[in-house]
Amino acid sequence: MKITEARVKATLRRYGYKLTRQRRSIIKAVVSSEDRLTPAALYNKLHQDYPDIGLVTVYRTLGLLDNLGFLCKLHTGGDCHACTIGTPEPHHHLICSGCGKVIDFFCRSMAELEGNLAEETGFTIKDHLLEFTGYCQNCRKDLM
Amino acid sequence: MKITEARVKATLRRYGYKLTRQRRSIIKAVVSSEDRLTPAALYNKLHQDYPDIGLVTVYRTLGLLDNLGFLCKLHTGGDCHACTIGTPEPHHHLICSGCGKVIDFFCRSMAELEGNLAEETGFTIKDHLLEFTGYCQNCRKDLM
DNA sequence: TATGTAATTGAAAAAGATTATCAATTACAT
DNA sequence: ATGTAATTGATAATCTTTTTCAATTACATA
Repeated sequence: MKITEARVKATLRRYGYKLTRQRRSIIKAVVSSEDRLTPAALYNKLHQDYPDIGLVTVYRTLGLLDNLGFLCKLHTGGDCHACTIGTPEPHHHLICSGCGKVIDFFCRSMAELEGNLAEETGFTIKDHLLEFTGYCQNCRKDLM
Repeated sequence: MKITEARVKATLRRYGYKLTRQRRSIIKAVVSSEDRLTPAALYNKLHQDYPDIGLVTVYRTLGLLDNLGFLCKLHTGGDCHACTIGTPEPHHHLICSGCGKVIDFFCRSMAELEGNLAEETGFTIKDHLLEFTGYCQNCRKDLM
């Protein structure tokens, strides 16, 4: 159920957005990257291959992808507004502090916990955020 | 096990930090507030009673409290760097999107989930972040 | 209680991140 | 091929956060 370049492009087209060269390059970079990407990091990466791309366009396109539900914002770690491509289905993140790799996972018991919490506190719970951080196998090796 | 003004002050003294008027007012405000506080919000709040306090001092003192382990950063919602007073013990947050109230809770099964995840992925997990958002009883009433 | 000193403060400037403005360009329906 | 509305990049504007530095202040010591 991985999100593909084609799927993102099709969605843009369906909503009447134009497929500019800049948007295509940003979509390609976001979809194919395993790492968390801040707007600035994405801009630097793209600027090598597409020297005429503007930082503003990166911000605008990320905003657009976010509105369409294609982005997952990450919060843990230094960069609070980094993001990766992501499905709209509820899921959680495992993030490597070394290389920035992000692994999605799903945990069935969250729903149960949410139910208990709502009952105990009287809250109506709308959303949640769960992120684990640590070091992947590769980066752990590098640390030794 | 709530953190008190006296405890924070004692810790500052123990580490050789001076107890200035500004620091005391910031500590008082942070400890006594139930809400999430951004640096700017805290500054505005304090500025009424202590007109000569500077925004920079608010930033500096919050940084100090953070280093000493007295702050919990919140990530969910618009303001990504809001904080509350918090214990160093691992715990999670339940945040009201209406009034900003923050409830701490602890969930034993997180350790178990962390273990499973580490085993499945080969990660060495160092930390995690769990936040639920929704509406408390009062704010839910207001929405109707 | 007075005094010396190093930590702390506030103002101003600098540095970063993000958003708004607007003329020039471009995708795409026709 | 063409017209038009969306999109873009450069620039400026806005916010947030950090640095710098002279003036002030807490507090240990006499």
